[in-house]
Amino acid sequence: MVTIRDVAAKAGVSAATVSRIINGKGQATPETIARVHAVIKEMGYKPNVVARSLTSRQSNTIALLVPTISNPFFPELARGVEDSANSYGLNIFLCNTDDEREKVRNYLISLRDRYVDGVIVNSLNVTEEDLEELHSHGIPTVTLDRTFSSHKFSSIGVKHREGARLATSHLIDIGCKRIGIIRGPEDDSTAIQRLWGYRDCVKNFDWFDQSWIALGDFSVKSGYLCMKELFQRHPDIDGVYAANDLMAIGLLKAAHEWGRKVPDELAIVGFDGIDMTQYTNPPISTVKQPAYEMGRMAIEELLRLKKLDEHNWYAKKQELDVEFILRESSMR
Amino acid sequence: MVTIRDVAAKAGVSAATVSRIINGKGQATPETIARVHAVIKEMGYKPNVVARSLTSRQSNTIALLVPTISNPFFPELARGVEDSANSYGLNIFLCNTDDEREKVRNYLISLRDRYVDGVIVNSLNVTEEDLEELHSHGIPTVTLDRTFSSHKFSSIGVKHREGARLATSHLIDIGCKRIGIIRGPEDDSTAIQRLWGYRDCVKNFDWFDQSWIALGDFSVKSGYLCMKELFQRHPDIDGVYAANDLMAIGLLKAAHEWGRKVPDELAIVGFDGIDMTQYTNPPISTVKQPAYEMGRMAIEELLRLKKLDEHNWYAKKQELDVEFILRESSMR
DNA sequence: AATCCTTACGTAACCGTTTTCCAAAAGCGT
DNA sequence: ACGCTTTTGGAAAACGGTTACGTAAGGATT
Repeated sequence: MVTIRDVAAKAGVSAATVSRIINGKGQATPETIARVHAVIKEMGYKPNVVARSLTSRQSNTIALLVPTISNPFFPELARGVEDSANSYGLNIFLCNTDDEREKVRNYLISLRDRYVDGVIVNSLNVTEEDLEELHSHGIPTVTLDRTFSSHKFSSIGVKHREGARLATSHLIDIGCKRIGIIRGPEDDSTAIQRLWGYRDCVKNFDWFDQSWIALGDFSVKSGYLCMKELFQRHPDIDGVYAANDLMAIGLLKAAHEWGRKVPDELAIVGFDGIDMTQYTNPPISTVKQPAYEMGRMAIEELLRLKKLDEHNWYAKKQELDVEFILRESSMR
Repeated sequence: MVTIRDVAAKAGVSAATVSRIINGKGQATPETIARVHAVIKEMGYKPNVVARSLTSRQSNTIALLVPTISNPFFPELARGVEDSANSYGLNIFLCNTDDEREKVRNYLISLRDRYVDGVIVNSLNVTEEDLEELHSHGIPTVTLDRTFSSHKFSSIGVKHREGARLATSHLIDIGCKRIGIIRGPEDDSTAIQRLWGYRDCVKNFDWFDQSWIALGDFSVKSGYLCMKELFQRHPDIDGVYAANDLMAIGLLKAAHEWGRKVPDELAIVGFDGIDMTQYTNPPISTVKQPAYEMGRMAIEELLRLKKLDEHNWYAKKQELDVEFILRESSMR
């Protein structure tokens, strides 16, 4: 391996000079610069990133924490992050947390130890203290779909509640009289907002009560099981809003097994806008989140913070619009 | 940050001694060991992983290259790798290559520079020279579903051809008279093997010729488009084997739009065994690959190589069985 | 000509480990 | 008590960079 000292020797300068030239710091005569660059090229020198990390406490890497890559929404998000990061020459560390506190902790520690340059968090079980801790080490963060009251943390979210309202009111508009919801986990703030959006639209109907709410966990299977539950409780149900697309897909299967025609006897709307919803039978109406765009923005925000001095960090809270996509599952 | 020297000072020994004790190398009196450990605990000392990497040329990290995490098969595989890696205290670096040579190259270089301890490759566009290069830097590799003739590289694969035969012969068994295939990309060896398996079963029928083969790219959309193509070419088609599940899902939609009843007028079988196939309407028969298990085995193999001296590396080529799963899409 | 500023670059310390080599201490046999 | 081997642990040099500081040379200013 060729080191900076090898280059220095061959170019007849000191290692410090080579370092400065590489990093464009301090001055040097045009001749020296040219000579050093020539030698670098000739010897095929490449700075050792690990050694660099040791002194600079940076790693050219940013981390993305997601709850699971098994839900296609997250890969889409990850691509946004990755493409954008690559365009800046940054590597990304994709971390699957399964929303388990233990895994989150481990990742966070390991990431800090590796001097990651920033962390994008889209995962439950990350506390304000965790972010605080990263900040105290000079590591900026951006949360996705998680906001903390503190003004210190940047976040990017979408209008979940509004999206849920779009979905639910659409069901009402097409004539559904009894609308259920398959909600997401209780400790998930996005799930809660999506539930609220639904509530906003149905709370004044006299048929509405808690029993129209089924508790899912965002998996296909839970959508399937919850739908069966709803059928049992309310044979007269004629519309369902699933708080994410995977559950909507499971739900579709349950409807089929239960012998309900979609959309005529049961209208369905999902949430997320994953690709698969176009290909189900029938295709599922959904509220599309700009996943890719969110990923892109997260990187931008991280870089904005990086440029600032740690003490001047001021958080930005951004909220993106969602888009309702009408498909057969709710066309009457 | 507390360093090894801080610990040394407080314990009244040298940094070298602390290092030796931590790593269990060389000897020390039980008292010294106990004292050092006590101080480590008291001060909350944790070795700096970056500094460690610099000297040891290791990083406690292994990388996994996959073509895309958007195909649910790969997340499943990734989980196997990750869970297993975690149980050994290893971090994993998940790399999305999109099967682009450029990205593969960049990742490989970046990974080598970061002293990854091993690389698991399940991606096209990785050449024998790439692996050779990693080996020359002491980095062991395991390929997944890619085998090179050289005996130097360990690999884990599944019996694609056999799986394709299972699928195709099943279609024949249930009475299909005209069976098409939606194959995968031409440069993908697994796609080729799966095609062969199909050919093995149909080549002797007099109806068979090239026109029963449609060229897909393993995406849902391509399954959809290819099926339309097949319908146009062969209105009498009554069975299709899709070389992966995503394409089978796309195909299902095409069948529906074309007004063909599945399975009665068109029987369908996929490949991979992704979860989603259980939830389509109808559920899709498939050939299940032990994705999780493959991931697990890849780590095991990597660790086996790590323990050996680089010069003693002898490759193992393992091939796992697939399992045919019968579902409604091909039940008559 | 003396003074001061700038520029260009070298020296050496540093980042936090590991590891090689070596010396002191301890154990052992006689 | 004396050599001889084995333990135990320290000093210092790696690993491959960055950077604070210093200095010599050259130019401008008075």
